[in-house]
Amino acid sequence: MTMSTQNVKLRLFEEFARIGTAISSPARLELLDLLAQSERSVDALTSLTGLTVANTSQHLQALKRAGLIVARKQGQFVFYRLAGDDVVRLMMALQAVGEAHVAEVERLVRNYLEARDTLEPVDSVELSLRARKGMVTVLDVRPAEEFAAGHLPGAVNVPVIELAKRLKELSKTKEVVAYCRGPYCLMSFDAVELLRAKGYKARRLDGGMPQWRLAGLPVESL
Amino acid sequence: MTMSTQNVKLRLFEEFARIGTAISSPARLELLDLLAQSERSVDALTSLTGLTVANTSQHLQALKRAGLIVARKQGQFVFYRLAGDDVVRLMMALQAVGEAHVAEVERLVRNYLEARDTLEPVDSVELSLRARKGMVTVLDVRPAEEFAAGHLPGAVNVPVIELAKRLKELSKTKEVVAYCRGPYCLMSFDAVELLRAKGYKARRLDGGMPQWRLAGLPVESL
DNA sequence: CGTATATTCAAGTGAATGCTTGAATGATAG
DNA sequence: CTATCATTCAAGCATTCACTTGAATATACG
Repeated sequence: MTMSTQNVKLRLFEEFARIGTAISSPARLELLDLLAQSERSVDALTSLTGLTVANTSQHLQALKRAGLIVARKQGQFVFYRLAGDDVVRLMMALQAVGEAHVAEVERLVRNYLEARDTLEPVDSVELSLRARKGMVTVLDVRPAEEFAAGHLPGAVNVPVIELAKRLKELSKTKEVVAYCRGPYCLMSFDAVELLRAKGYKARRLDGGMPQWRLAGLPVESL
Repeated sequence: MTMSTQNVKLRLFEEFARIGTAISSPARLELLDLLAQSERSVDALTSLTGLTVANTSQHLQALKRAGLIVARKQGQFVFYRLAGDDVVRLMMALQAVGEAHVAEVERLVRNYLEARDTLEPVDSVELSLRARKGMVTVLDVRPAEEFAAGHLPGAVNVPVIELAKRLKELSKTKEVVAYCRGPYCLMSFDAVELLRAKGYKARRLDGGMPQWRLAGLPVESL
């Protein structure tokens, strides 16, 4: 009995380590980050990450083997998505540890993110309430295809690359709350910076799509 | 700006991946699991895990480099401990994903753990209340040294190996709640099984020391 | 049926990892 | 000072991993 107890323990650690291995590669973390927003095909992920097709496919299979993502085949495409909310929680726990303890991350975050956002970001629940009352413009600055796959209710989509040209679509009187992929996605920082420079009242949403979903708030898609 | 944005993102993923690498080895996960209970010396960890000294030391250094644990030198000993509560949260998130998605873990857990505990385990908060009123005997079945390093307030320490011989120390009228290292530590299962066979009213605590600490409940040490 | 597209498979290469062994540091006790 | 114990360092070996390249499946479309 004690021997089998020992064995079980060892095998449990081996199983957990398998998941650890899955999140031990920057490429796979980027894939998970993209999948945290919406289901995506191998092809889409390939172009978003810049990896080769074969490499992307192999990483995805590694993630699937670890139980972090699941695949769905539709026609000639294979769509991958996160296996569940606990995967998002795992990634957030990973990021929390990174932020708290790894000096390098702390430096990067401070220099590039926090220094660029002087105003407090808006939190999911608060935004949800104010958006429903029409008090703010919710601005999704991700590319159109990501917007189409799922976005905050009532959000306006102006990809950050087109923002400068399409400023007139936004009201100058209502506050604009911009969001993108998540806390480490920089597009919303760029957007808020630009909007403020042009005289808009703009803030960032704390977090992004994955956090919004995790808070149990509704998501619209086209 | 876009180029630097891209760079930052890549480096952030690299940093997070470094933490993933740290939790990608069964040996290191076992070390973390042990450290989640109390600070421990390299020597203590060596004998608890059965690894060689040099190997243990190297794994510990890997964990330190990743920011998951910190070292404190006292005399000729080096004591390691978890860097913070978020590390416990990371491990719990890892285990949650494992339980939810990895078929193998599910099988192991079902066969060896759940099947062995027919009664619901007691939850931390509930136990804390009932223990303060003297309604239950709190039984710590870990080895004496681990008990000494920190245990639940008022707990009685009877290591599981000695339990059969020391049954008379326990009251048959009060309910006994046994606990050990954590949800994947099997000692408390063994203890409850034995106690019930001998006619005691016995249950397990849901979780173990790490979960107790994380709930913000008090810990006693000698 | 044949061609194009999406994905996966298979083999090969350079780098990183896990563990071992034996020696080197550092601190304590006699 | 010397002996001893805890820990770390360094070198070496087998294994695993990330990525590439080129070919194989599989599905859709004309």
